Amino acid sequence: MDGRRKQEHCSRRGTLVSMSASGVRARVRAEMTEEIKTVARRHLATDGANLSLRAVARDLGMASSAVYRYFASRDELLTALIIDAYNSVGDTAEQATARTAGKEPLDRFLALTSAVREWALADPHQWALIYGSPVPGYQAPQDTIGPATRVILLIADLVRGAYEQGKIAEREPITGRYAEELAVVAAQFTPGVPPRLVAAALSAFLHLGGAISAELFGQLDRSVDEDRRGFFEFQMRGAAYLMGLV
Amino acid sequence: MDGRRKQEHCSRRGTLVSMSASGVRARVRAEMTEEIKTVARRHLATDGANLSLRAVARDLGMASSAVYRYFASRDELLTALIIDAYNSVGDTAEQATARTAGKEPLDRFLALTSAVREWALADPHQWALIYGSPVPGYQAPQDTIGPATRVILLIADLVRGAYEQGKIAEREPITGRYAEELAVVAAQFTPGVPPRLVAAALSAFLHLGGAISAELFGQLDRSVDEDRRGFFEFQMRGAAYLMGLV
DNA sequence: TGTACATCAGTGAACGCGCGTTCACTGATGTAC
DNA sequence: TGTACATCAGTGAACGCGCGTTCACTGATGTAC
Repeated sequence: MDGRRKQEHCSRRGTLVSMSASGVRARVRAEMTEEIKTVARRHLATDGANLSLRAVARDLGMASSAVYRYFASRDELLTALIIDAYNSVGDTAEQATARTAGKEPLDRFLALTSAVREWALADPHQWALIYGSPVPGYQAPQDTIGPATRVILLIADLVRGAYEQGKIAEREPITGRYAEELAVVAAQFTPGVPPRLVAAALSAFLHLGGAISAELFGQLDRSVDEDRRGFFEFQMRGAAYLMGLV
Repeated sequence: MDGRRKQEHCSRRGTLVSMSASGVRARVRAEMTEEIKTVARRHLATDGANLSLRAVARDLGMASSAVYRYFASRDELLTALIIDAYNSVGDTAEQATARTAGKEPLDRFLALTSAVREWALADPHQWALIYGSPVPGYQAPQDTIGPATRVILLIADLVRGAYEQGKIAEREPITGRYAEELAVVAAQFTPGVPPRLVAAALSAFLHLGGAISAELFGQLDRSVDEDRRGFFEFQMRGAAYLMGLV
């Protein structure tokens, strides 16, 4: 096992002979970091959030203490996985909106939400890691906030574009303290968009999360088993309607 | 500690002297079972789903092996907690609809969803237990299915009542395989209700779940911090609108 | 180009801990006569 | 009412396991002269 591992290292280095020496070290280090995260992601499937550093190290054929050269603690590894997951779903959503540039806002919204759903279906445990129950004892550091907001910001952006093109149907304005709070947030991220629309966008995002979690966590079992895609789209059309996307 | 525990048992028995002997045993047993579950529920807060039998026993001042007189395994204790949680939120929702009998369906729906939200806020860990990510390695037995469906059935019932009184606004009918699947389910639980309405009711339920989980799991932090109740009601009004509740 | 030194990835043993579950047992309580 | 037996809650030790983290170490690789 150790042998296999070391061989891999050697051959990896062999192919990079032409790089500057320090460059190689940095690169091997980066690759090893990725590899640890990849194996750790695999372990999410069985262990959920009680991810075990030792189990990961075992799978990599290395001593558990070696992992500490790459991550200062289990929590730091978890944080890396969480940030990666947010960015992965963020990228996916971003690509879906990029692919549908120029199309009708409703179609773009459906493409975005459907892409997020498929991302979640492809890797339920990464979804659970970021949108499921919080890991007991784990405190998310500041660095997770940015990546965590990518999807909702994409939705807000899409809606802002539609609004600026006059493609949003009239809806009753909202009042109340939550409207004010959302107006403050909107001023920062999507200036010019009325609170009503921001509220509906956030609502759509939460509905999206609820629909996907329900599907993944088994709440649809024995009621919608065949055409979950269709039911999901139905739901997202409803959310889109409430935003005024036509 | 053991002393304290035994004293409790004795005094408990003392007060029940008049009961038939076997009745006392059964009752003490039931009380102890409740007590174990109560302490276990408290532990959900810190340990989440990796609930520890030994920790529970420690808190009760008894040997960890003693818990096995009441639950055959950790999983069985978990199952009991899950069923209790489903029934607790089911009772809460039921009371809310009972309290609003005779009022407008929309108001009853808002009362029901708001009651569920408040239940979740009062005990986030019970919510996470039943609607959060599944416990790794835990397979929910059949007995959880019934209690798990109570809230959605209440919503469906409410909607059926409104429909039969002609208080549901017209909405476009739906087609597709998911509509057929839902028609089958509806035939069993809410006969006579059109699939469109069943779909909207289920959608509303998933939106409800998404909205509550988001609030509990920190997704609203730094955007809606003061008036979460107002924002929640806004969302549920949207869901009600899509059902045709007026 | 060759050599001395610094860096750093990885090792393996250890610490101290907690876990679920089993098992032979004790002793109090309940039951049958 | 009193006694012999059965029931059963609870004990405490043990099994076998896994965990996160630390630490002194080895030996290969990179750096500076």
